[in-house]
Amino acid sequence: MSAAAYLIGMNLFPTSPLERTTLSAAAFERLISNIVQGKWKAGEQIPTERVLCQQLGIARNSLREALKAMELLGMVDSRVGEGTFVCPRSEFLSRPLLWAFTGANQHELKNLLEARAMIEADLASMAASRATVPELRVIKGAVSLMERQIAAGEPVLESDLAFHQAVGEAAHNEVLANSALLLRNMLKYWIHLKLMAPHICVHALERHTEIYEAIRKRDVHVARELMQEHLDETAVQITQLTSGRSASPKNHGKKTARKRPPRSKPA
Amino acid sequence: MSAAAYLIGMNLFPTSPLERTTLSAAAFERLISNIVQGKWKAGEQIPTERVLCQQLGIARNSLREALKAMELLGMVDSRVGEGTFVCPRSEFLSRPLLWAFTGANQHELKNLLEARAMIEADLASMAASRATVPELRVIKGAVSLMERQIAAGEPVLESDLAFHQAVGEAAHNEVLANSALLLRNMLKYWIHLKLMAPHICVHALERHTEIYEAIRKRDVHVARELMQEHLDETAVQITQLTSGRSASPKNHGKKTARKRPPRSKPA
DNA sequence: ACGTATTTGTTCGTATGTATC
DNA sequence: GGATACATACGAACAAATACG
Repeated sequence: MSAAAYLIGMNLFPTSPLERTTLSAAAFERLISNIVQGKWKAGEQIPTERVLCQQLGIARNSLREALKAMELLGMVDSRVGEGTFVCPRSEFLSRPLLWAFTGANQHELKNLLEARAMIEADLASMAASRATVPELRVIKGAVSLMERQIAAGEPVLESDLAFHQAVGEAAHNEVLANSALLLRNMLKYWIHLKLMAPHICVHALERHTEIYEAIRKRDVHVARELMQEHLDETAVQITQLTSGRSASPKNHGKKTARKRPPRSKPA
Repeated sequence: MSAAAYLIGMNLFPTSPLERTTLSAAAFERLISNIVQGKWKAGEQIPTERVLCQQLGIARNSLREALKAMELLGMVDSRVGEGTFVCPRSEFLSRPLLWAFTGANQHELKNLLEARAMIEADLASMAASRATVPELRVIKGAVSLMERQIAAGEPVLESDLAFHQAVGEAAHNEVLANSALLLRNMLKYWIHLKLMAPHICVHALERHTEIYEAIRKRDVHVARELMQEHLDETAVQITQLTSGRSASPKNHGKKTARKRPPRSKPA
């Protein structure tokens, strides 16, 4: 069909109105179809920019516009000196939800906290009906770890987050679980602040234990209610914290575990 | 590095120097926040490329990569000789994902449908407790419009989506409402397919009416339950639809592609 | 440990087609 | 028609990060 001809640069035919888009848009669609059709699988490296633009018969700048859009969408990951690699599908399925959060600033902290409570309550109920035995063990492991850390007087932020993450994964819905993960990452700083108070830690641990029990007993309704209450409480605690101080956190947006460690850090 | 790390929590302050990642990713984030935060409204023209790249202190090609990504995602529309304009938010992500999902994959579609059902059920319950009288009127307006369109035999996709959007806005949580909007856009194609059957339209209208009534009566629980049921039904209808047909509404390119040149590959 | 080649990131200059007045 | 403003597109070049021998 004429998309190929068009991309090659042959304008022999009066361009059909359907295909008369920009070169980068056409390239974008072609590149995507390579992934969707399974020619380029997750984790694989795709041809280099110079090869690709030669194959498509377009300039490198035009190709890069398409490639950059795919990277922003979370479909591929480009690394200088290495190449461009296809991301797992779950990455770009949930990435767009991130744009719903980008507009949120500290003025919308309340909305973020509420959104987190809602989504994690959903996840808890789903986990109650779907968690496998190994997944239950992981959840319980996070609870136990937090217990030990409190006893030892260690910081509990990571085990707190690990609990919620384990529940999310047990819900077997990557889109929602990733959304919750992103929200937690955005709220990490405030969650950290909240957990500074020891009595709050203990209370959170109690809640986690109750939630775990509800999930283990497959009690969908109670699991949801408990998670909702727990995170509503958390929201109240955090808003109380911030009302006193002029919170202006730095960027604690951390990327979620890439296999590749950050090599060098520019100042 | 990918844009994820960046978008999370990095946009708290629109400081002048663009932070460290790729310049185009930084520009992308900055441009998006201009739209999401309402500085650039739908339909408006944004500054020209030359002005923008001067404001951001980057070259035109770098800016174009960001701008083009936004265009490919349906956030803005660039027209030669005229300028670049902001698209209505309902356009976000409604274009490219068509391509991404026509390649089947039931499992991921199921996750998206489920995520939508969960979040919109949350929104319905929130709307039941928070909707103002004018917002109730907007919801009812969407119901009435759908009713008239069915009677007239017109397509109902827009009024269907408008109903859900109105409920989302009445929930008074932008983060969740935007999430639902994005999910609906990603699923737009299938919602459209589903609504082709007349009896399904009528049934959907009945559901919408019930949901509206529950919200109007401030019945938080019933509103949630009804919305959940409605979207669970929708999910079933859509999965039935896709199981029967091998969706390929567009012609996917099938040009022969060369293998990339030999180069050692990571696992 | 070092140097070279490869690959993406970024910039500039320039030409072209289109829309508006 | 002419003038201006704008996006589209190409090509060349250098920088920076990484991989490979």
